[in-house]
Amino acid sequence: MPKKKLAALLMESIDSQLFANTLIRWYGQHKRALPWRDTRNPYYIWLSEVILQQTRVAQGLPYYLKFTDAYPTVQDLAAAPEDEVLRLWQGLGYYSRARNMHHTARQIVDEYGGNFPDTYQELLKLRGIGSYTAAAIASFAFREQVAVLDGNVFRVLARVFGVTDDIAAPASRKIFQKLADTLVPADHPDTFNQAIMEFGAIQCTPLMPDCLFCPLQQACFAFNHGMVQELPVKSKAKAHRLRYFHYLVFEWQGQYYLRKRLAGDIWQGLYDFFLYESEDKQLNPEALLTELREAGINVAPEQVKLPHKEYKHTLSHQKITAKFYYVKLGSRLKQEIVQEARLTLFDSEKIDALPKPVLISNYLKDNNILLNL
DNA sequence: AATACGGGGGT
DNA sequence: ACCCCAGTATT
Repeated sequence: MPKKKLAALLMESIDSQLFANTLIRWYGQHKRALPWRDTRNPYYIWLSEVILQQTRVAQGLPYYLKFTDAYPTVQDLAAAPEDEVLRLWQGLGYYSRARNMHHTARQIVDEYGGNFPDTYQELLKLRGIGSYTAAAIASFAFREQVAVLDGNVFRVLARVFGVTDDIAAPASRKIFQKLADTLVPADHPDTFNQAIMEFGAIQCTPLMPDCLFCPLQQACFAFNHGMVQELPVKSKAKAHRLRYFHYLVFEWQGQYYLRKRLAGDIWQGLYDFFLYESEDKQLNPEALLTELREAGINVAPEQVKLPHKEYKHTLSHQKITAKFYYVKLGSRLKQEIVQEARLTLFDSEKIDALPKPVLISNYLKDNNILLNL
């Protein structure tokens, strides 16, 4: 959709003032009571927005409560060790959000004297704060007139104004941003932004939008052209990569060897077990023992308890099949092995406190290695 | 411009 | 099985 059509789009469907007023009125009647809406404290708003990146309100809410309880101020968050922050984040996914948030908390304390930057442009410079989050904080906490652009806004705008550009294509962003910028009112940018997102989340939903009782029905391009199911246009994502994980769970006198995952792969900063990854789904236990021996670890076949189930774990771009081989050791692993594989021995109380992928948590829970999750 | 990055819930 | 979710950083 060429940019020059922007004015025409507005003329054809609905006046920008009426659009904003309609959404704001709808919001006053339908908004959910959420804790981060009761504050203009940029720290709490930031926390909520980072948690809600690619995350539904229902899933993120308990995490928001945990974080505000554990870290009531940005100074508290900055002072916390990274493992503790990741442990609180455990289960939310996209763990770089937690690492970036922690980094930025420290930067705000160290370089900004504990005061949040208060403009869109300044916020944008911080790690983990992109265009959406910068606009959200700037408008909610500081009433700056900037439009938020998230999945909800894309959908609402595409339908109401009949924008057919692929919302998955970065180039389309300019079209939507310009349209949103013309719509956000100077007097209530915060309420408008909240309203349009809430409207997308509750009324103009992806699959079964409630067009029958929609206050924008008359103006809506998609409704008037029978294109509600067709809009927004979004190209499909690439297929998943299949991966096969073989975890060696080394146990010695009730303690277990785990290691912290490095950068360059999934789950950076989280803890899991000694991992052998194979290209094939099938891995002969003999071959596994051979691999171990080549890694310098000599395990007798009778020490290994073979996995009785497969764990399937789906990530956004990968599908993991994992097997856990339980190895009861008669003595500690050799120091050179421990160093080479970066393994550390933990008792189950320590393991509980470590941040772990959900896959690992599930295994630990199934095998009663952890009492709580 | 394309890709990686989690996990849960709805249909 | 597929889609979506108050996106961001990196290549």
